[in-house]
Amino acid sequence: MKKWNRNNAIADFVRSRRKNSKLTQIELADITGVGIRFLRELEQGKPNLMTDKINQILLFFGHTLTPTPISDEARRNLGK
Amino acid sequence: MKKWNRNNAIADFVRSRRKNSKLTQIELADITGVGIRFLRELEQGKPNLMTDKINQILLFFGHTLTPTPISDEARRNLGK
DNA sequence: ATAAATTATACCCAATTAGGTATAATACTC
DNA sequence: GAGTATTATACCTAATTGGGTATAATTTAT
Repeated sequence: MKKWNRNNAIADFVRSRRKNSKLTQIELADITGVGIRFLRELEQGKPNLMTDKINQILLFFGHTLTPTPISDEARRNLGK
Repeated sequence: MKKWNRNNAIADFVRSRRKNSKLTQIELADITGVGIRFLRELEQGKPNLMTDKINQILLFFGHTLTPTPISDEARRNLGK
């Protein structure tokens, strides 16, 4: 199995937003309608996820999955 | 089955980049190592796709999948 | 308009996901 | 440090994906 990466853009984003909102994983999962296990695997950095489910969560934070230049992505990671 | 959306950010991005590069679907699929059927479904706007596969393709264009504010996304769509 | 190339749709299958739940580990709070 | 809440890991199953290929439809070029 491919190795997980807890610090990928999506995992980081959801984890930090969730904490800012003072929500537990279970609460966020319930609110967004995804399974608790899915949210956990996402935050853990599982490599292969369904875009639809991810967007279900991102939508709650007013975001969505889009292609981004890698340079931007790298830049974004410098500040952490 | 959920309805497809040919004009979502990802489908549009890949389709237009591919054409700019003067590649056929088969060629791009071969180059990026994904199945031809996957690339077709992506460009057709299938709602549920594996992030890993998508990134495999985006990488070729120097991009990657990240959470983006919906407002930005909407803005982006105005110019087309 | 005709021929060739590209793209779209349909069929099958093996492999993997998401789901729930139970249990272990970790992080907080007092 | 004890007790509680939260998060992480493991097991099992149904449903869906991605893959290839064949065929139909559409687009492009001559």
